[in-house]
Amino acid sequence: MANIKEIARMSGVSVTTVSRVLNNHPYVSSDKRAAVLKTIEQLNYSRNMNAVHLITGRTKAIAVILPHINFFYFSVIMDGLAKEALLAEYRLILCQTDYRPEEELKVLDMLRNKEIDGVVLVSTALDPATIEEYTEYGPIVTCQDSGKRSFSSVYIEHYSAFRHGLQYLVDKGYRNIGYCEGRRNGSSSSIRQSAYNDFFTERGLAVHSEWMLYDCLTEDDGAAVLHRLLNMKERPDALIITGDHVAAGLIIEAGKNNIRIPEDLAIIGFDNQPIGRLLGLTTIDNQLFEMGAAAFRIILGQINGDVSSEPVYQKLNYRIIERSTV
Amino acid sequence: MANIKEIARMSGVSVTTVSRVLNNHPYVSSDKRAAVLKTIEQLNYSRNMNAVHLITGRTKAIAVILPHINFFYFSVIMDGLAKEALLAEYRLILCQTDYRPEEELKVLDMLRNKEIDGVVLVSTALDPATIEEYTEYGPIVTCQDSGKRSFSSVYIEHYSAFRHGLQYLVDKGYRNIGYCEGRRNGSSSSIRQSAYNDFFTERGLAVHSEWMLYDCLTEDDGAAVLHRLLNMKERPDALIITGDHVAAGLIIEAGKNNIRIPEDLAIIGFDNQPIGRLLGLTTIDNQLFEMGAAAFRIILGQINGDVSSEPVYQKLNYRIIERSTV
DNA sequence: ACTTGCTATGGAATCCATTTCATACTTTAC
DNA sequence: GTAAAGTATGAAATGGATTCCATAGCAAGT
Repeated sequence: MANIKEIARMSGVSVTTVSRVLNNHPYVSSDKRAAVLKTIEQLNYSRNMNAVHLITGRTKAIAVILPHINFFYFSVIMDGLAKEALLAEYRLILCQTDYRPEEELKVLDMLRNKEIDGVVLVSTALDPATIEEYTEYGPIVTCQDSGKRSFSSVYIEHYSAFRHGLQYLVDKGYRNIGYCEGRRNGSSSSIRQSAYNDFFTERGLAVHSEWMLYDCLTEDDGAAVLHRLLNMKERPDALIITGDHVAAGLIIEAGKNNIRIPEDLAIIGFDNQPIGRLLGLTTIDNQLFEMGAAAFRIILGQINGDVSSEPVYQKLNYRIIERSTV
Repeated sequence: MANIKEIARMSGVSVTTVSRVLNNHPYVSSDKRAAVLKTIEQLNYSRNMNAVHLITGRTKAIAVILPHINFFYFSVIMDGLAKEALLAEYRLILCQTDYRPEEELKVLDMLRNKEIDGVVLVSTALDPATIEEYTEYGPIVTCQDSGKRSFSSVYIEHYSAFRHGLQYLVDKGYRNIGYCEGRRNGSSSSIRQSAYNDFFTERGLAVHSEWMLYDCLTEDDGAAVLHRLLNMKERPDALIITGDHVAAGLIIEAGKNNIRIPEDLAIIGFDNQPIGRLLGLTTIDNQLFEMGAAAFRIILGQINGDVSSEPVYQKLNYRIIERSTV
């Protein structure tokens, strides 16, 4: 394969001039530029980007850490990231690490190794303190509220969003409210859990811990929730569910079992998924696409920031979409 | 930042020895190895992978071209790719290019530029002849049947699968069969279209071109299909739909409009999505996860193949999953 | 005693582009 | 008419590893 030296030799110019042509530097006479371009054409020359990465210390690549790509939540954030990356001509390295800390650390090490210019942690098993150890190597952005850290974050206030959801149900007259959650120990799971506890204790009401249903990750889990409810002696009359696809599973299963929504059971979901709209599901939209896009813009800003820029903490606004399941 | 030279100097050994330690080469005495490791620890040294990529000519990275990540079809294939990539310690560069040929070509150019070791085209706007021009630069795998080309492919036989679906409907007594398709001019769209045409003309039956419904990509499109049907003076009594989520939209909308499934309208879908299972949707599973995993294994085999290995054409088997919408 | 083979080590070449610095010519400005 | 600014070009340093080749000590085989 031809390299820049050979192009230079064959064009009768120096390698510097070839590099200038390659990089559209203005100080090249038009005849030399033409000669270089002709040689490049002839030899079908193409730059070795690894050499460029080495000398420039940049790769125009960003790693994205997430547990599973084929979850609505993650794939929409990824879509937001990817749209911006395409515009900025950046590469996204998808690191699907299944919440395995050792794999996530490997990705952060890529930052030390200069393989990438930044890392976006969409959802992670690592604690913020561990992540902070890597901020010296390059910009890091998380898509969850991590407080004021040495890395940036884009987030919606799950505590507040969740309480809004509960308040909405209370306003509509529901008093016995249950709660479906995905992972038990996720960073935002625990925030929502406190929101749930606080909401009821503040009002002097009992917290029904048997109505806090965990491990609701899939449509099937949603369907199973219905049967969990049917087996309870005291049932909630409303449910707040983190993930419209889980709510969809529940709604469809309810239909099969003659449980009327919302008369027998009101439901509010999260994420504003297409399947939810179809089912008339009331939901809290937490701007997933925008979250991905914002995460990319922040990290790009930090990469291009001349000064070692301060971390950014960007809050996004959720909104309740009223439909007919409450 | 420290480099290998400095580590060598401080450890009192040559750079070669440091490199050997870094790469677990056996011919290093244990005392020198210990000295090197100690210095690495002290200086918090980390390899610059760009230098490694330059000298080795490999990057352990593979680009994946697809139009949209947040489609069930693509995200499941991506999941399959990602699982294998994690095992092999390879990076996946997600190139969401929205079927834009110029962007797809940029990705193929990464192969020339030595930024990546291979390319997987999950779904592409490029024609096979164009792709073939890049096979000299590295291994390429497509996830669609491209015939015997100079690049590899993993595929299911859409023609055959589609005809099986039609046959299944005919066997169940349906005669007026319509067809919902996503993109009008996709490579597998046209294959299915011929399957549809051939199936009926072979039997001496008329092909109802008004029953060939295009641009059915989302749940909402599926819902819209119902109303398209209701406005027809002559309606199909069965529908074959490429994508269970589209079928789901249709089924849910049918429920709202008192159209009974399968009595008034039988439906068979594709992809075996969770939402389909929930709805009891009869579907054709085309092994998306396995397709992604297989694509990765093939490309990895070609990267590691000492000889410039022959392209692989791997066929996967679809299967009909009988549920209750037919 | 001599060849062969294994272990251990380092020097130097190699991968390939960018960028700083130095030089020199040509305009423009005052 | 001369200083300053802009244009054009190239030599050489730089980024940071891997690996080929050469050398040498030592053990085993014949």
